[in-house]
Amino acid sequence: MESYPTYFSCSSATPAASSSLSLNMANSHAYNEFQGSKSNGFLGLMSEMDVPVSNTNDNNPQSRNCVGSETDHHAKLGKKKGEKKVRKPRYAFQTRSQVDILDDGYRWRKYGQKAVKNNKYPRSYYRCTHQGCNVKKQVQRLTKDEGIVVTTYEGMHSHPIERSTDNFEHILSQMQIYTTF
DNA sequence: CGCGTTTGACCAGCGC
DNA sequence: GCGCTGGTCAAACGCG
Repeated sequence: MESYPTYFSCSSATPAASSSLSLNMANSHAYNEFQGSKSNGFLGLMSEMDVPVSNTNDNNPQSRNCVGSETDHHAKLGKKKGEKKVRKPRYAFQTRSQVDILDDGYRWRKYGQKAVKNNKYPRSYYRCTHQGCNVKKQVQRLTKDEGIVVTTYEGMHSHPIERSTDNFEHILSQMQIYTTF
């Protein structure tokens, strides 16, 4: 995939439904527009989803332009035989953080790390260790601004959070602040 | 000893 | 067809 654009030109009316701390924000459009990258907290939320959103809120045809990177990421989950290309929606958001690992309450096991092009920082691949839960996430730090960490979630958890989410609650609270603008 | 990380190899898709 | 790149696997290793 290419580098995510660092801006979004979408003014969605409804902020993220952050009432649920469990990252399972399936159909919540939490795009915010931050142009100057001067914000010092939560920076943006991107959502790549090809699944037909069965939400009546999503009848806005302009919502396609909201996704900064509609560019496909050719997720080939089924590298088996005739498996259909099941493409899970992915949710990427940027946070300004000193640490790469955002403690969102789930337990993650790192299964890979790759050096990505146009980026001097490697990208880390994590997988949820909960049994039967194959949620994945990627963590990547930007070269442009090494204070920004891009976290991409893929899939949805089907189990409760296992730990306290102090850090992530802080992030979510920042999300509310910046998305209501 | 169990669980998580590291790291090189491998594989598949895509562009030229 | 070939090379590049992203994503995953798995063995080795480290730590509590």
